[in-house]
Amino acid sequence: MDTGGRYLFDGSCHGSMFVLGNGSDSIFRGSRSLLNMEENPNKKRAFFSYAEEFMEEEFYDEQLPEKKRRLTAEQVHLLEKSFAAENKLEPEQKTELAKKLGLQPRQVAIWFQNRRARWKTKQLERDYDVLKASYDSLLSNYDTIVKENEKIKSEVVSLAEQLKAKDVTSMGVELCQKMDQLHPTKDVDIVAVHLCVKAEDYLSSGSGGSAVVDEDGPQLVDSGDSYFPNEDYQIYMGQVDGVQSEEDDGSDDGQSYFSNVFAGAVQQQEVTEPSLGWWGWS
DNA sequence: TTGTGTTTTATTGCCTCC
DNA sequence: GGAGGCAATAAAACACAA
Repeated sequence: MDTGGRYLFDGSCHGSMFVLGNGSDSIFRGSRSLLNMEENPNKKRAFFSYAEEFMEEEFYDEQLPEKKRRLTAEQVHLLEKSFAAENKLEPEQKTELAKKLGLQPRQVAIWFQNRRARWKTKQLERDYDVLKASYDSLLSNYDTIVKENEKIKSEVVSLAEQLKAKDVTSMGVELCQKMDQLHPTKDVDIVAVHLCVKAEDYLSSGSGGSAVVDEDGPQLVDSGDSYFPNEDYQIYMGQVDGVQSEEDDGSDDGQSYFSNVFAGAVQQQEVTEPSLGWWGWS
């Protein structure tokens, strides 16, 4: 039990508000109307309406036993004004305000305490609203990004399909033929071989980023970290092998060097300086 | 009029600070 | 150890629908 005179109604004050333990609203309705209604049609009356009344002992004698009453609009207005200026009161301010309002200093302190509690609750609600708005915004952005990501994924799959449909090997052959026509020297051919090897490395390393497509059709292998694993590589190498087998049976002599280079590059990843003997064409 | 939910006023117990 | 703040709570006052 807290002592030290902090309690408002300790029996020493004439203004003591006798809260009757088991009193219910209905029990007091009658007496309240008798006490208050005639002089206060608004049904709201301060415990101490005015400072003058506070000073009149007769006032309390007439009111006893009393219930707690709400503060008047004026009192609340002044209290709100003070609270807006400063949400905690210095003891002197409290005493002064209490005098001005005709209240016990303790009542003023309690009012401020309760007011701070209400303010805190409201502040929590405001903070919640701000956080919720922020969360909703982030969620919306996230959804947009997810949709965009899905769209890009499907585009990648579509492009991979198209790429699969094309005969990459024949494209390479065309390229090398063009190089041959434009620069029919060995040095330039070596450069062409380098280019082809580079292109193959690029495909096999997955640095271009692509969806994985198997024999049956487009298929994403994982959630999106990489769209260019080994299966892709094998699709293209299968096509190269096919060319090589064609070459083996002598059906296409002109392009044999290309497939050799391609196959050789696969088998000898460490090759950096192709020699004339290596590609079997001089 | 009454039941019920909300708001306001006040108490209690605990904690911190000086 | 007293003063004062806060959280939790009680209870009165009030609002309002049925």
